[in-house]
Amino acid sequence: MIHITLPDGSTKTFDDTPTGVDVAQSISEGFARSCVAMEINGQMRDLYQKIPEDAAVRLITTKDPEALEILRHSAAHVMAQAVLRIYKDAHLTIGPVVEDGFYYDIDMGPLSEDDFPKIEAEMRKIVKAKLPIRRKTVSKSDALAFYQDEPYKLEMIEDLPDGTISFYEQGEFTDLCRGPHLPHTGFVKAFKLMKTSGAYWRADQNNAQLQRIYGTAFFDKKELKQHLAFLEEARKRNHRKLGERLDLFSFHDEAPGMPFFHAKGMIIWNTLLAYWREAHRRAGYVETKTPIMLNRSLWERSGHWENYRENMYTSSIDEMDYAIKPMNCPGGMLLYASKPHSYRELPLRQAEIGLVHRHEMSGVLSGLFRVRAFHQDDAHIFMTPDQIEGEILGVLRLVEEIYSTFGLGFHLELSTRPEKSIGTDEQWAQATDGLRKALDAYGREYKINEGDGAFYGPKIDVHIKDALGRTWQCGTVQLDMSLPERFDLNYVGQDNEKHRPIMIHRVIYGSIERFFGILTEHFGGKFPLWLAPVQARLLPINDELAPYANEVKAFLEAGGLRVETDDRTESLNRKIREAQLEYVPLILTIGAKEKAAGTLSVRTLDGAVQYGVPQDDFLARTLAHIRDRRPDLEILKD
RNA sequence: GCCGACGUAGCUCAGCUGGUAGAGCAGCUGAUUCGUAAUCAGCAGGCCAGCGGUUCGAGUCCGCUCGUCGGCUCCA
Repeated sequence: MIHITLPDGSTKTFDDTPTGVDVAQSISEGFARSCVAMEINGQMRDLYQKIPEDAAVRLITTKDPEALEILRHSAAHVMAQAVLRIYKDAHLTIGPVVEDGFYYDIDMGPLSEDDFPKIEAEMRKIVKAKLPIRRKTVSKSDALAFYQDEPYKLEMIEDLPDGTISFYEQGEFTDLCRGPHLPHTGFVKAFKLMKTSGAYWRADQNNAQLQRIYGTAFFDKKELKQHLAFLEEARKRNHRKLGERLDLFSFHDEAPGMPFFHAKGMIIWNTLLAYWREAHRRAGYVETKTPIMLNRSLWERSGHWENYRENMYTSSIDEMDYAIKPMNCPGGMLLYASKPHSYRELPLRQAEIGLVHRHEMSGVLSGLFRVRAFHQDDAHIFMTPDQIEGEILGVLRLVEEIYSTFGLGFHLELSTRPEKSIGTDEQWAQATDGLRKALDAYGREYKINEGDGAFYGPKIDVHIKDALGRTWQCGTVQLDMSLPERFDLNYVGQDNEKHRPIMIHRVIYGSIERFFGILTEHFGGKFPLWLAPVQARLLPINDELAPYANEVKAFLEAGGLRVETDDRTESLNRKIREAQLEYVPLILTIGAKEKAAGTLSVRTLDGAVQYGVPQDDFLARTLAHIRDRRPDLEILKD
């Protein structure tokens, strides 16, 4: 007799060892059909596995979040099966589930997206056949024998611990896999192959290049459709497109990966920096600036010449080697070391909007997200060991203040000591402890990435979440135990002895270029009033009213608004349409009525119009919205 | 750097199996003076990314280079 306890506390009793299917069917046939897997005492299992003893069982239905991963894993198998049917000499490697779907890396000839329809058609056949997916376990030696012609699988099995190894079978297809999987292939109804790319076996460039095929899958077609609609929305918000349409920035073949910012883009840029400077001044930072090009000896001292040289632009002048800085820190170290420091000066918060160049590989460039020349909103904070916690906390509070201004949520991740690292155990313990204490004091939950820190110190990464729910790592706080040593930094303590300061690097926007791109997509090009390059556009209804419109413009400009007059001889409808498409937040039409009454009719981007708004009132409200740097576009609503 | 896709007017794109480049929008000129998302007409605009090859003939086919995009990789 086997007693099964269900999540609601009820128990079912079985004479024989039941499978998950039996348990599900004991509840109802309909329910059983929606089950895809089960959790036995917290362990994910296939529905068809036997339950040998009394256990707590939770049946996983298509509605459970865990089910999606299982589905996608099985979808990867269905795809692999289809590929093997079409490409007889293909060799499978690995096929995991990823955030939005799955992929499978396959050793085969080059593939293009034009090949997808026939693979998808084959997949549909497999789905339609509702092939049962069954687990079997074999010994390691049998597994090796089974895969004698599959070098990648052999390598994977070699790495597995001795003992039984599980395989999954569906029809003629068998794959090495931990599982769990769906009961049958019929669940994989809503899937789509998304893209292909090259990928290296074990992510190593020296290994064979494989074909990676990405796909996604959902339990029902509606969800798949929603997902595709989301991708479409993201595509529409693409900052490269918006940047061109809104005349913000451009790229040119003459300087790949190095953006040109246009007049309107620079207004946003300068506004972002003005805000940044204001917030940093309040937080007790000083601003500094160091050169872009520095002598080789500096980079040898910092270690970059040895470790980062392939990414640096170098030049030879007067028989001396120079490098354009890929990071600001070495310059910042020189600045600190340029005079003696007392403990009384610490913490010293030394900020710098630094222009850095990194020679990224040509294939990775991507709009403003991945460039070769960019500005970091860098800061180096020098402090005593007992200031670590307070300073980190200060950075986290500043991070929160700045991101929330843009309506961006965020979460934190702490990365600890990696295998390859410098410094003593004590130093790492002290440094990591400092970060952890600051995080705990800050009070938000954070994720820990063990062993993911830089070799020179632990770090906290800040991941922001944009309006589409996508996350981006922007801010980072890194404790550096290497550079103060290499540059022999010190301060004189209360004891009149020299001490080594603790130093952190931190950025909040990260790369200003990248942050600009993220904001463009976050707002979908509809920048909030305080950032909008043109805050208001005046549209005189006819040519006679143009002089008056320019008077109003002068009035609003004197108040501090960025205003344009569209006094072209064009129809009002056209002017409105164009202003809307340029995402000018406030579209002000001026007709005889407005002139007579000293009012404005105000159209906002949602298309709503408020007539008869007194000019003073309009100016006061927009200025208040700007002053508060509100991220919304509800400008004249309270 | 690697795999795949792509590169035609400022922008979006058409150009069939090779026969000497086309549209819409933007621009310019003129007319229209307009009340909340495109007024009308005319004109101009291209070394078809670059270089080389095949061919009587190349935007179309082939090779190389550059750039862009999606991935891989890297990220002191």
